[in-house]
Amino acid sequence: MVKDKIRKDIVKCLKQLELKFNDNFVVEVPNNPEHGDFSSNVALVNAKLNKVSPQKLAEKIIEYFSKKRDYKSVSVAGPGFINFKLANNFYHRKLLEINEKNRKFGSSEYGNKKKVLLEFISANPTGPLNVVSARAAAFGDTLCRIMRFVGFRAYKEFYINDAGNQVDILAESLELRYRELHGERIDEFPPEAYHGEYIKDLAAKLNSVESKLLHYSETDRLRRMKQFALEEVHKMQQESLKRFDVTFDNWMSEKKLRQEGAVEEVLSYLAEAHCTYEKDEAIWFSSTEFGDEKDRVLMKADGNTTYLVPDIAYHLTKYQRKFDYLIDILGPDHHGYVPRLKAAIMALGYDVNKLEIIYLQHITLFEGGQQVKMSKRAGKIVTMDDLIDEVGKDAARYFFVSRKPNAHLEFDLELAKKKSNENPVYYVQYAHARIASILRKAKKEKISLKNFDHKLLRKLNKEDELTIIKKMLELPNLLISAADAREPHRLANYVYDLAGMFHKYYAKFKIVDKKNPELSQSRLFLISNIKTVLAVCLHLMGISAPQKM
RNA sequence: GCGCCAGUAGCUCAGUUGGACAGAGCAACGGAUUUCUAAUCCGUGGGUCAGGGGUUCGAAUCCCUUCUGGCGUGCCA
Repeated sequence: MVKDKIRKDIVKCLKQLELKFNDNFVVEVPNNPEHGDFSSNVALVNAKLNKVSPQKLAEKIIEYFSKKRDYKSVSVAGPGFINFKLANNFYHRKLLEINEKNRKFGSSEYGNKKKVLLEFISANPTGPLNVVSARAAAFGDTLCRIMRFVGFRAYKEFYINDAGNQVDILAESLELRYRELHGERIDEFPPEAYHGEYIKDLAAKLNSVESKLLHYSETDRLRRMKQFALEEVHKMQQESLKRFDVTFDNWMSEKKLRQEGAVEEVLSYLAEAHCTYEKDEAIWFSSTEFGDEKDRVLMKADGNTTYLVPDIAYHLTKYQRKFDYLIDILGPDHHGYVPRLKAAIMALGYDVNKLEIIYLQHITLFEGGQQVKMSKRAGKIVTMDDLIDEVGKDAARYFFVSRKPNAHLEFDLELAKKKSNENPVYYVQYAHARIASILRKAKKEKISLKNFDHKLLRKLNKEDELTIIKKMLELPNLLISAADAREPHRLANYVYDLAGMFHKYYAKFKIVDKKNPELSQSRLFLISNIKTVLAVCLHLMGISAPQKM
């Protein structure tokens, strides 16, 4: 926002001075505040072009800016950087804009209503969601919220693998537990079966509704078992996600896709494209022609398709639904299969560049310095529900979204359970609650912002105050870059910084002071806007913004 | 072997897409509460940005290479 203004002013200046220039210079916020509010390398980048030294060029530019009202000072530093300081008055006007926009502050039309599909979690419907899914949930949902806020039409979709091998195993596992309830002794529970306690719960629930399934034929019985298990697990997963404040716009069922004949379609399309052949009684896809390491089997010798085929079919529906961007958020164990999926998309003539893959790295859980091993089949998992019970939704979401996607994440349950200040989410929420508390106090003291005179903004002349306004003004661009880079963790860092700036300000300055109502009003005006910005950020991360703590 | 991702303070991690002396939190140590919430603030110590080469005015960031770790490399999903 402010950067753009400065950039435009620089371009105006260069044109007026009739200088040659390249557009690739940057305007940025320097690390060191002594270097001004903003700095630009414009003179460094364009010195050669004009056959002068960077310093000389910079001086010319400075002269131009010295006459500009919005600028407090403009100077040259180092090898030829230009440092800009803007007038207090400029920031005060911007603060009024923030106030005006209120909860819309930070939003923009940047995305131009482009349609985006975000697919994430897509966990097998064979058990409760685990912490890996929780990370995906927090990440995908936050990214979606941010993208919508900056003007994309973003949709969330969950693909349910409710057909195929692992679902059969689920049904068989359920049957074994069901038999146990009817007095059968199962000596050896097969290792490939699902061992989790939830299967026993499902069996009990099923038995309480339908106790005579053992009299059915095997096919009927297993069909019923499968249907029941799928419905129940699906409900379980939805319930967990609801507790995590994650909702999906669409749930896509693999079974339904298959029923609609999508699998056969894919096979025939690929055949028409001359990309298939038969070998060893199986049908193969010549994916190596499209960059894959080796050819892949589409239909196995036993007549069943591999998981790849419905997955291709699913992705074709994404293309047919005319999205501008397709984003798949996957676990690291899936990166081996993406080349073959992309190969199929190419083979079928779709634009593979539209499909973007984000890999979320694994999570290592620690409990008291000990690593917690997870294994779904062995039933030893820490579920998303466990996590919400133990550390709470807010902390969990913050934690997951504060790390960049392609980095491993270490999660110490012991630490997170402590609810101490080691958990950064409290730090941010506390800033919000603290401001709410001050506003309550002000009300008691009969200091109100109702008839706030904008001239009082002059009183916000402390460096700390101007710095906070500057920080707030970064939000719109920050959200755009977070959306563009698909890196919602930038927002988590941002809001943490902003909260810290407020805490420091609070410790240093008295805000509500009966003896000085005008100063109090101006500071209240500032912090109430900080509160709004904190709330906007927290909301985008799906975290509550408490009035009291 | 090949492919993908990562390697930044004792620990967990940032670093705004190539900018100025590399930053937080935790842990360690020392301070601050007659107060608008101490879930806070202030201060001290802590670094060969895994190693080496290259690109240029300028590299934690880009290229090459070596090392280390994770994952992948099924007619499993």
